[in-house]
Amino acid sequence: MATLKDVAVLAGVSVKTVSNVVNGYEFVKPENRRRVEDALNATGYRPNLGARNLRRGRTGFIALVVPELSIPYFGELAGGIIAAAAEHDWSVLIEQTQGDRARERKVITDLGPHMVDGAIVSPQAVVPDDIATPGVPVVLLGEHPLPLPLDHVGIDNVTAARTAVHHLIDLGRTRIAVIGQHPTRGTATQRLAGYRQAIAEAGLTEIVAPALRYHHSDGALAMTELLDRPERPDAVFCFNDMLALGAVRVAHDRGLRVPDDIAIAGFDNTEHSAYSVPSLTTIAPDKAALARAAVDLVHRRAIDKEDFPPQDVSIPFALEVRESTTP
Amino acid sequence: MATLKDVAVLAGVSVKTVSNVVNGYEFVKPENRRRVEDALNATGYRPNLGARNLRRGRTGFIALVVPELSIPYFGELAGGIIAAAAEHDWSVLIEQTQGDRARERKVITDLGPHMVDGAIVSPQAVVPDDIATPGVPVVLLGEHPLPLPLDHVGIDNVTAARTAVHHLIDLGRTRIAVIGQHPTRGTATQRLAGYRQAIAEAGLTEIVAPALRYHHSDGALAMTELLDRPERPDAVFCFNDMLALGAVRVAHDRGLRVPDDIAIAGFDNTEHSAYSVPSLTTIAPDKAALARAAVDLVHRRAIDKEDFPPQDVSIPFALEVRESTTP
DNA sequence: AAACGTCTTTACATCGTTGGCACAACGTTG
DNA sequence: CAACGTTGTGCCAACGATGTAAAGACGTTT
Repeated sequence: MATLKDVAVLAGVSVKTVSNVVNGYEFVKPENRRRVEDALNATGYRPNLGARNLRRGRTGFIALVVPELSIPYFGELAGGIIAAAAEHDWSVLIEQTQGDRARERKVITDLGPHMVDGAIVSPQAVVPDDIATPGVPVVLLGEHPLPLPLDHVGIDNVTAARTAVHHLIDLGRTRIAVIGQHPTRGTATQRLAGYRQAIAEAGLTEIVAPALRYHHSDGALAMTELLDRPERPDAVFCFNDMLALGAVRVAHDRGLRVPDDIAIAGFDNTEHSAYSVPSLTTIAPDKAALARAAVDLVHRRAIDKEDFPPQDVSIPFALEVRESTTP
Repeated sequence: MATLKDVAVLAGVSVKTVSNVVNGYEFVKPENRRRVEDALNATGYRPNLGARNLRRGRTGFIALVVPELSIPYFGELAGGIIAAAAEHDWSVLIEQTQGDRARERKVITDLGPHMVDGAIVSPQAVVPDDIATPGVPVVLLGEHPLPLPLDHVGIDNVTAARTAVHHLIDLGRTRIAVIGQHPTRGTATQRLAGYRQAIAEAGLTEIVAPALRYHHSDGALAMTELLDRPERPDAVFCFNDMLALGAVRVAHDRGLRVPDDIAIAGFDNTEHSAYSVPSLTTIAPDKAALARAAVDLVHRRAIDKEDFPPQDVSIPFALEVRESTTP
């Protein structure tokens, strides 16, 4: 692979002149510029990014830390982040934590300032101590362990959950259950709070089912348990779409009609939710805006070296009403 | 951020000795080792990977190039690759091409040998010329532009498609359509070939519908068009699960029962297919094996510097029979 | 023609790390 | 006690790029 030196020898100029051409420096004699460009083409020169970044003090990478890429929400999110990062000439390095606190912590620590210019983290179980001094700008997504002086981008989970549950209440449902309670996930806590507010406001009683991970099978399990209770719920709000679709599936297997016998709503508006049978009512965060906001924040801190107090950016969301709650 | 030099000063030894400790060199006086380790802890030293890799000639990254991470199949695949790469101390850099040939080409060219140690590419539209001399080991997934001397890992798409279609034939269906024909996607070509073989073997007539991208909406569109034809199909084989679920949705909207009126099968066995209503019969490639095989091949070439003729690794698959084809 | 200012190019140091090698320290051996 | 092998350590160069600053080229002004 050709280096600057090779090109310089071929063009008969110094290494620095080649570097100047490559970097678009203005004052290069046209004659030399041409010869250098010819040599660049002839050798097929590509800058060694490692060396360049070593010198420049930036790496050209940002890290995206998510629990699991196989969860469609995170796949869609990652896609948006990669696209937004590309506009800043950043490549995205993705790490998976499986929602495990130890791994979240390790990844964040190892990120050191040498590997990436910044990081976007979708935390599930980290506690403030874990992210104490990351060394590079870190933006948190979705959840925000409160006492932490880090930027945060997300939707208002409490309000979103309340909105969804109010929608179910407006349908006239009275036994409204929730699926997704979780001991450590921050978003779960917030969504549960929103659910509780709405239920309290309507004077109903809470029906809470936990979920360990947030896959279909967890939703199915929780739904089975709910339907086995003496007082069957007539509506269920799930903390993500996969839980909801797992629940729909179980309702269907039990011979219950959705939404007539039981209305079901999800969260995230993943692509499947619009095409499932029945299609799924869900909270739709503006994922593109989320990705852009997160990348921009990292960029301002990491590259523009701006210094400003920790931001808390709230991204708009919408309630997408579909068949699973429309009798 | 602490460097080797800082640690060396603190420990009162030379930079090289610290380097030796960090790299587990055997012959270091216990006394010095202890002091260095203390200094390492005190400073919270992290190696500068850029510098290390510049020196060592490897980067610690591999690239994964996929069309879109928001497609669940690629999300699941990426998850597997990241996990497999982690076992070789590799981080994974993901680039999206949107299935666009120019971008596939650009990404592969820019990968240069400086940014990544190797690449795993899931091509959609590249032609052999584009990947002529990648400079780093490249493993192709799924599709293999034939005259190319590159490693390839994938399932036997022709046989898989034939298997799926035979399954539909065994159900007694006679008007079996296919959704997903595409002018440039290699896997589409192969799956279509498998479909054609099966149809020919059974003496039936081909019913072919194209798809531009492979999202739900494309499946829905194609299905609508198929159902508008005078002779309605009684079975449809789709080139991925999203197409199939889009098709299921349209069938449902038309008041057709799946599978009684029309059987539908997909491809990829993404997590949703097991929980949709009806659950989806699909071809299930062993994704974990696929990821492992691809990463191992890159590793053998990039790190072990093995030299061997281009491999063509065939990964097993299974036909997952579910409700959408079980009356 | 000397002095000056503007362009243009180059030599050199540097980023943080590791390989190669020389040398120092040490205990063994003849 | 000289020669030796084994350990342990440090110096230097190098990876490929870029910032600095100084030197060279050239035309213009006095």
